[in-house]
Amino acid sequence: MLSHGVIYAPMSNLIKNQRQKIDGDSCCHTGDISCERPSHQQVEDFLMQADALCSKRKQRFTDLRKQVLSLVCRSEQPLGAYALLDLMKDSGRSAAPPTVYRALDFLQEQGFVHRLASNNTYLACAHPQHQHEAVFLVCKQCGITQELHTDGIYKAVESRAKKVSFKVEHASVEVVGLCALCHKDKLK
Amino acid sequence: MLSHGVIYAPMSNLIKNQRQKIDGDSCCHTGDISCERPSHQQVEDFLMQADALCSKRKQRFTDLRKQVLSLVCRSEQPLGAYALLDLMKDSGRSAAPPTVYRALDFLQEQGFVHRLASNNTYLACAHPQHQHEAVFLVCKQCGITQELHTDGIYKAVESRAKKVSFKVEHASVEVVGLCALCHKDKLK
DNA sequence: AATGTAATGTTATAATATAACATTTATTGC
DNA sequence: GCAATAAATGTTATATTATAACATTACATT
Repeated sequence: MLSHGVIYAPMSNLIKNQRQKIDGDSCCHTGDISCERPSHQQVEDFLMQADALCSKRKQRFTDLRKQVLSLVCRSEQPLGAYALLDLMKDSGRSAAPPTVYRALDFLQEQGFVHRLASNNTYLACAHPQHQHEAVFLVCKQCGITQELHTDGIYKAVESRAKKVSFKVEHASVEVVGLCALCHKDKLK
Repeated sequence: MLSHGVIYAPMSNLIKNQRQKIDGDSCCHTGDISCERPSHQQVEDFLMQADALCSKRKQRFTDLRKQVLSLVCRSEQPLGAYALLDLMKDSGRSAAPPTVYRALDFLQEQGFVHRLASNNTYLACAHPQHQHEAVFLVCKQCGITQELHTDGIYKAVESRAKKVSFKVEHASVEVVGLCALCHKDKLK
């Protein structure tokens, strides 16, 4: 479980293909590619993309929303709402819970962040260009969470749901376990 | 989202094959069968099974645990912890939160109940004989939740996790949408 | 600039969950 | 059976996550 503490993690992972065409139909993540958090130098690109998407959608990408998204992007681990509030306080803009929850709601609606129900945290979407489902691998040790994209799993879920006439709205697949590094550490 | 209110729902659904051999290897739910909550007249069987499993495992199936499991079984919808507390109060045994959370923890460890992270509720396992993963179809309208068993989805998840050397401990698949009945109602 | 709408601020509180320690109940070894 | 031990439950307080309700500010349109 994530601590409530402040995290300004170094950005070690790379997001692939952050500069895709906006709202396009094609995507590099058609099956087996794992998408991770953006590196520090790519956060700006991410924010610019979000900005462009908002313009296109006639949505307002306000300072508050931008700041929240920026903090979520820059965190190596998914952040809880109150961790986010602490980070905001640190960066000079203190806010009350409703403020950050509203910003997170907006960012989720726009597909810029995901919420993990298994640990009540929020993380940047690995590719906000498309609205689509993902599988999250949550390391219970270090908190690092990978977002995988795999049509296969969702097709299987949908096909099973169809058999019982269930109309799927949102499918959440959250896998808790140990990431490669933490697992390796355990074996030492 | 489930209300905090008290629910003594009529038991309309049937669980198939509730009287299986205990801790056996075979199972009727090998692929396509959907498992629903037990009907009222089968709750007793369910409790007896749990009792037998606890004996076998040298675990104590205390009155408290039995009562909590009974309430969870008898509810048509998954119950929140505080709804459960209300039900306990109604049935004469009032308790504080830690009491019910501890009982729920135990019941989860034994595989008798599942927790749904998407709405913080608990529901009886459709077949406690085996420890295995499930897919939950949660109707956002009526709250009814179906537990499906499908090796395919989990194998897909595991295979994808393996590719990034992630060691899976628990995979939660929760699908929110509309059940067949509520969907039908909408169309009217 | 006046008006309406969307976003944010603010206060209070609801809903979910656990820590810490006291007491009771069961189990074990004698 | 009985003391010692362990397990379960009771109890109090509080932590954590999230939202309701209403006030204020910022923006957009005319």
